[in-house]
Amino acid sequence: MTVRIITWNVNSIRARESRLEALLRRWTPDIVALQETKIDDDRLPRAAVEALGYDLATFGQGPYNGVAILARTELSGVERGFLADPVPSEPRVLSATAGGLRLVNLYAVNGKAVGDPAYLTKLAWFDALSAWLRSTFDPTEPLLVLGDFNVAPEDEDVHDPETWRGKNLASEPERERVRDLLNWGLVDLLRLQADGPGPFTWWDYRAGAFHRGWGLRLDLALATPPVAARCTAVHVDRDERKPSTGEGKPSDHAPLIVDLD
DNA sequence: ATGTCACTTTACAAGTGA
Repeated sequence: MTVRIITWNVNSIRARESRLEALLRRWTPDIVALQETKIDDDRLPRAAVEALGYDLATFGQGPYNGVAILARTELSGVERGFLADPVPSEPRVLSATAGGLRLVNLYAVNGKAVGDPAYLTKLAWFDALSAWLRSTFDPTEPLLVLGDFNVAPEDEDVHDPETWRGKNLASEPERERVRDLLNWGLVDLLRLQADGPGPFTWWDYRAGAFHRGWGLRLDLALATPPVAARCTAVHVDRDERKPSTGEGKPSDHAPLIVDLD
């Protein structure tokens, strides 16, 4: 039996309602982690999701950020936020258990630009996330940490490493923060299945970046070894980034699909 | 690097965040 999990930064769940429904029909996932829902919990189109057969946990407030988890089985142990979050007013982390699997769904601080105050917040946010994970979980137990990390972990995760060298989303201090999570005991599931360069999961809306192949791999599924051992396939649904694929405009992120045996 | 998108507001354009 396969458990299929998708992570996708939707860039507004309202703007992506039709495409989200099509994605659920296309891949029939068991669990979906969404980021940048950009809506209060009580305004989210809950009935449409439930009508497709999913339980729903949400953590959103205001026009920015926001995360949600969908599951075909009942969600339990829902936890909003994390210990000592340096930006606790921003809903970025939602944890829940589905089918016996503990998930941490995250939308990392973007950072804007190296040197911007937001960049220092980003580094502090990752440090607090790491400390919380280390104090809460044991890497010998099943755990999946997935979402939009807003970091391309290696040069092979960037279309043009020289252009991106030292820039926000690819700078060394950010990459150190991701490596810190891997050093703790998490495994990058896509890299179990595919060598680089690529695939990418995000292309800027501007400058025709998608058409020109100017992408980054910012969306990751990291798992402890007991989960990694069950991973049989990882896909990027690159077609979902195309304007022609569905109704309405695409998100700037493509979904990442993970299969566990 | 920047050919965009989505959100909001003492709103019908402009600022913000990505």
